[in-house]
Amino acid sequence: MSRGSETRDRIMDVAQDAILAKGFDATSIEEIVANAEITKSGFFYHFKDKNALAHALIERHIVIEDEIFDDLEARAKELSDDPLQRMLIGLKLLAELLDDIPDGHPGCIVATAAYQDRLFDKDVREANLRAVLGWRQRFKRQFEEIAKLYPPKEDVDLAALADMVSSTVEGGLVMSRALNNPAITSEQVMLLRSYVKLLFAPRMH
Amino acid sequence: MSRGSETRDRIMDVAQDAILAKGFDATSIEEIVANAEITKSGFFYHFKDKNALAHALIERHIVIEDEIFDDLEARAKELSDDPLQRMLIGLKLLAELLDDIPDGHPGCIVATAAYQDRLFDKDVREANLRAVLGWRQRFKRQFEEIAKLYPPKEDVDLAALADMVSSTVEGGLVMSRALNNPAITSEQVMLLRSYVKLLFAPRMH
DNA sequence: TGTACATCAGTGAACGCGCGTTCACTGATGTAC
DNA sequence: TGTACATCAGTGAACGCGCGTTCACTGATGTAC
Repeated sequence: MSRGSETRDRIMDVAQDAILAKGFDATSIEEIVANAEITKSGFFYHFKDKNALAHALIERHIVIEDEIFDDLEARAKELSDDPLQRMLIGLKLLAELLDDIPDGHPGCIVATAAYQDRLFDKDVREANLRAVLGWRQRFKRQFEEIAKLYPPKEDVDLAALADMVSSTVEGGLVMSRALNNPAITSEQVMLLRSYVKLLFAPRMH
Repeated sequence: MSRGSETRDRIMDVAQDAILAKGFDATSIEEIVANAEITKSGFFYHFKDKNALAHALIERHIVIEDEIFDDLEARAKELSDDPLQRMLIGLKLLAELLDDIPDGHPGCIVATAAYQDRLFDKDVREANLRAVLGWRQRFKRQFEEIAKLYPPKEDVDLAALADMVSSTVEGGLVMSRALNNPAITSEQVMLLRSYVKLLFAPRMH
């Protein structure tokens, strides 16, 4: 990695921390460059303007999340051939992952962008939409595989169920921040897991 | 209602709209007073500073939400004596209520405050915590009544389940904003309802 | 009922500070011939 | 291998604008005697 892209990453790390704690507008370039230890003009060498920073943060978030979920799926695949079992394992692994972050998960940049969308240009809003639609697609595919083998006990829309995964994490993050309790998010993921189990798992007589 | 508190309410309405769309810091007092049709100094007659506005918005939100949920509980109580049925009716009514808002629910001020907490003083953060703890208490009481009659099929913590109601709405609001689709939140509430049903309702053989 | 004073609900002008952005410049590294 | 030029990754100073907040003031309404 070149010297330049190291600096760029450092700017983004520092910016993301501040944005998740205070919001986008309240995070000044001045404070970002102070923490990233460069000058203001250095910031503008890497980003055309402040909106470009938001855009870059969301694009990076998409890549990182995809890697995380790919990894969880791969690990679940090693442990079971059954799509329902894989989903239940994947959700457990996700809960563990959320619990293993010291000081708790800092929050989701997509949620921040969603709640501040009038601040951003079309590019940023589209990137945010793509992020959420990507997650929907991923989980919908998995639920379709499950539903083929295990007819759900309630009539549910599988796209809505796929959204429930993201929604549970996003809601959990809001709650964990409001309650100042990092454990909340994984708790909510485990409740989602319980629902998936009750919805698809065959009844034991 | 006196002339003064009408103006105060108008300031808060206008401010809340803007804050939910752009965040707290990006919403200037200048813009608030322009839309509320008073002068800047008029704003400072009603609110000591900008933080006091945030505090007032959260306190008002708590009162309004409590009224809404009291009303939903009362309507459900008229329709059934069974606590599980009442919860299922209540969640259905909540979904309908969310669907009936033209242009969709604008979002939750508690979520905004949670994601911008470094901006606010202790008063505001405490008010936000109280809001969320209030919801937990309300729903926990209802789930305890249900669990007394219907043993849950999975081992769940009833406080976490109570949080799931708020978490589902908060997550749904984030998703509906990101997807620009107002229907998402009620969909998620209906999935929560499906979970509650599977978790508590006795099996039909 | 009249008068004096207090409170309510604001107005208007001014303040200083910090913000995002621009611009001319620079030293170090990379590339072509 | 040496030289010329280009690109990379920044620096430093300056800009004008908008922000939150303060302050002295004011007209309308309410209250005490």
